[in-house]
Amino acid sequence: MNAQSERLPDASLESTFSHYEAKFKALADQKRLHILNQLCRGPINVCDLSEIFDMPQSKLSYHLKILLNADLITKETKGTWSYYEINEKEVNHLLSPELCCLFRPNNVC
Amino acid sequence: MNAQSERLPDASLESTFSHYEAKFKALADQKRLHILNQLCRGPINVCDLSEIFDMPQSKLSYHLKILLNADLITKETKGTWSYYEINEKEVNHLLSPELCCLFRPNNVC
DNA sequence: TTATTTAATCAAAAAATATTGATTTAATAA
DNA sequence: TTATTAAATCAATATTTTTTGATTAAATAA
Repeated sequence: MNAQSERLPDASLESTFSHYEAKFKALADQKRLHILNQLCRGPINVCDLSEIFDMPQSKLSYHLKILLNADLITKETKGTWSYYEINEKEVNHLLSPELCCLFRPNNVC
Repeated sequence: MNAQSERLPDASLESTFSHYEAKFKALADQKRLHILNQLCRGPINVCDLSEIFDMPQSKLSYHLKILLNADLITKETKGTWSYYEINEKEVNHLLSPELCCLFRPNNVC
């Protein structure tokens, strides 16, 4: 009997867990969940988000970067503006259908 | 037009996000994901986990408490031993079916 | 050109989490 | 009873994450 018959190879499990750690860390914050919820209403720039959430711009950029690095949102720059959008595919892959609904207010769930 | 026609009531959203923040915080750690994965092989006590992960007992108790508070696992005490188990229902409610598989190695996915 | 606007980045401080080793509590065994 | 074992808790430290306000860079407007 070898180790592999008892469990999956450790190296691959480690990298899988480290991958999801980053995703869950990005989700592990009220503000960022709120931002995600807002983002799924449609693309929006940092300025507008800053007004909606009454948050300094640097703070928003910080949190948006975390969501972006986790690939939970995407960014498209047009001129001086950067529009952020939810990455539905990634969110769907990660969360249960019930939970995904939190980030799809336009859909009936 | 009133505020409610534009979005869900804020108070309820806030408490929803704060609820999930706690869940995702518990998931946002490699060690805890690893522990969850181990737990879904069946109930296990702190001592055995300590050996498997080569981790001090106090550290494991700390992380188990976080998972327990997030209701992602359950605890049953028999004499001096405490057996921890995964809370499949809660995990299923939270995560996508693909992801849940990571925490159900006995099932074919 | 110069001014203005958007948004990223930076460094310092503050706050939250995690780790460590020791102590405590409670159950069991001798 | 005393000794042993399992596991929770504690206080101190270390580490990570978040916040703040200022600066920077890049695009546009005057």
